[in-house]
Amino acid sequence: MAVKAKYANVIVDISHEKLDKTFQYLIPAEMATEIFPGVRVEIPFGRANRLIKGYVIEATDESACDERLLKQIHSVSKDSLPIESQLIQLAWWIKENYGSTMNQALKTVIPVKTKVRPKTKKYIELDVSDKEAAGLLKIYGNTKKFVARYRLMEELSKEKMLPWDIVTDKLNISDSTLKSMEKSGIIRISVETSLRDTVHYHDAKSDPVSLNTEQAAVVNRIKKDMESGDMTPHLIFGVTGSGKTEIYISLIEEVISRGRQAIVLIPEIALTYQTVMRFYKRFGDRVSFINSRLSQGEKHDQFEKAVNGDIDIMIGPRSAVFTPFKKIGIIIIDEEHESAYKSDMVPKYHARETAIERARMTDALVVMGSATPSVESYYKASNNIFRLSVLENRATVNDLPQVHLVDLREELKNGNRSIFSDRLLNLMKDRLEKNRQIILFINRRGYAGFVSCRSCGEPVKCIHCDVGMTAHNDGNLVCHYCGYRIPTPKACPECGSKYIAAFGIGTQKVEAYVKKIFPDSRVLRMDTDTTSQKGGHEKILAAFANHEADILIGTQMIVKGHDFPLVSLVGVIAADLSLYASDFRAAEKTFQLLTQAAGRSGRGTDKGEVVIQTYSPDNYCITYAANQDYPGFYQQEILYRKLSHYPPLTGMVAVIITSPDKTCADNLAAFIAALVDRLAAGEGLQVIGPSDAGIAKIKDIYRKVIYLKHEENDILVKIKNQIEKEIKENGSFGQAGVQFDFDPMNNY
DNA sequence: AGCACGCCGACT
DNA sequence: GTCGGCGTGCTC
Repeated sequence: MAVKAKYANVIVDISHEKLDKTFQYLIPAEMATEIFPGVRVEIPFGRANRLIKGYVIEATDESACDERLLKQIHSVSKDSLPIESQLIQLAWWIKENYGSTMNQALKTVIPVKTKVRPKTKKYIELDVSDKEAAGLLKIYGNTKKFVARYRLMEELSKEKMLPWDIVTDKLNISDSTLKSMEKSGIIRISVETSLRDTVHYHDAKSDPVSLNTEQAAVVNRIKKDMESGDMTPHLIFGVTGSGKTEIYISLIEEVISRGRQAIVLIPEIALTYQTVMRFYKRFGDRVSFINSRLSQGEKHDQFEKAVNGDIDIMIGPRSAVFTPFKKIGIIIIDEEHESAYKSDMVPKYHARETAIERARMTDALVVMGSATPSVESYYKASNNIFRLSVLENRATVNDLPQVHLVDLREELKNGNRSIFSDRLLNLMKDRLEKNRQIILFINRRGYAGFVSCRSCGEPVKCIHCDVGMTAHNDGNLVCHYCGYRIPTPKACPECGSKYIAAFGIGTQKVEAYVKKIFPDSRVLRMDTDTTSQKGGHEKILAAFANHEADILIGTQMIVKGHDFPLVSLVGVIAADLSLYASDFRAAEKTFQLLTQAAGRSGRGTDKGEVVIQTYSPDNYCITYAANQDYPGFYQQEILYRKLSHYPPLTGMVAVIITSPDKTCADNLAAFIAALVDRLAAGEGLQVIGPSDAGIAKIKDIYRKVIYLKHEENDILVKIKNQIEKEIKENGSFGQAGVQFDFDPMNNY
């Protein structure tokens, strides 16, 4: 990081919109090693060169303007690391590792201030007797010279003390006027250190959490690590219902008792009323929540509470990782594997990695939890980069549900062409008779355009990339990683069957089917149609929880984090729809979804059952999901990643080229491809593409993509910097732009 | 935010 | 002509 650079871009430490930009300064040679993003400096500013404080945003060799205009940095402030400094440093790290401009990174990390609220409030009051004031008012009124003073005196005679901002803004009195009046002793400007609101905090209400032996062991282990100063990130692998939340709360209590703060990251979809209340009951007003529906201003207000020390715990989705606590002790990441932790906007940061970096900066601990850890994290845990704790038992009475695997090819052979297997139908009938609830889960993740054989279940895969190919409407199948293209086959390449097609099952179709077979059942359907209105999700889930329906039909969103005690049957309509999506994470995502879906069954007193219908019952990810065997799945999956050179064993970055003009996009893609080829010589770099993105045109913007893979992620970061640099120097690609996505979670 | 610049009214 | 109030614009 300490690269010797000539110039420093500095953001001035004045909370005013007009100054919300960077100023460039020369770095004196003797300071060169001390200047890096986040450092607080004193700089000469303005015509009078008065010394003010600012933060270095970036050290660079590019001069923004004529060098003769630049001034030198006066000195480096060595005072304790303020929170701004920390966040700027984090923004720089994000910019560097995920690819974005420093501005984009800063905007991501520090939410814009909507109102400029001065930290201390200034007031103006009369410094002369009422009689003198009346005299002055008369004098001012007699001449056109004192218009501003007259305005002020008039107001001051009515109200003896006025807030500074109202006087300057609304009364339009300039500061030079106020200053000269103060000098001649007519008014006094007082700085009131803001009267802290007299908030009375609720004390923690519920009893301390009670932990079972398994939970207590994990808590003790982590506490021991904390005490010995070992801040290696910790992964808790615990089956659904094993009680991870109690562990989190217990650890947070410990951290808070040491005077430090806690951030809890939870996927938005799992941030339900129940979850919120568990934390609220324990920590009362010391805990605060954010969600993505909050406006920038509201979020800023929440963050302000954190800065002021009004709260100790912040709970929220990925952006909560930027909560400006002064001394973070722990960052908890629940459902660590969730793809929602990866931002889909530039900078495409991953909250998990960002949390680890932030924790490293402040000597805090990261604790992650999941029933189906991401392959990345489990890989790290297996290689001692993370610590691993395992929770093997459900904290509640029940055992894991019994899972039945149904081979849909057999059903087809036996003449059952419906979407329900005999087994699922029988179990549904049984549950309806017993007045229990049923969830039908349709796995549609990334199914679009996926082509497979209904006889043998084999998908059509790219011969170069070993991922499923996608149907385009020109009648071809295309691989989204390399652009390889073949005409859609008429018969299955594996078994010759002509039952080969792109297909998908919609929620409506399933609903109609259920209604036909069980006309008396009450059915709720959850998809984009039924949840589009605000709060639609919650309404449907609440209705189902109230037993207002017997059957809930839906996609991903119904399988995450909800407890329905009366559900003792989960049916997965077609488990493999997501399996061969053109995505190297397809197996991982499918395993996670199936495991989560299965985990919904039997959370009450009844023993749960799960029916997984599939065309590929031999696929490892489906068999391991049916056995609820994550370690087994992981062993297979990591082998595949190793052989095919995919993350986490190989660093991977998607370079996305966008342009409203197709030729510009093509030119830029070709330019980058040539550049990368040159850089790749002897570097062990794998280049795939350029090819058209899966959706080659969105809103009239053409998109092309190049994938780069290298064992060392740092090399990819360097190549990213090189690409950015050379594009800037070349500068002849019109409106074409480039984005980077490291360890992409989505297809392009 | 806070400073200097420069316009314009008022007074010598 | 000079002094000084007061709005404006700029700050690497």
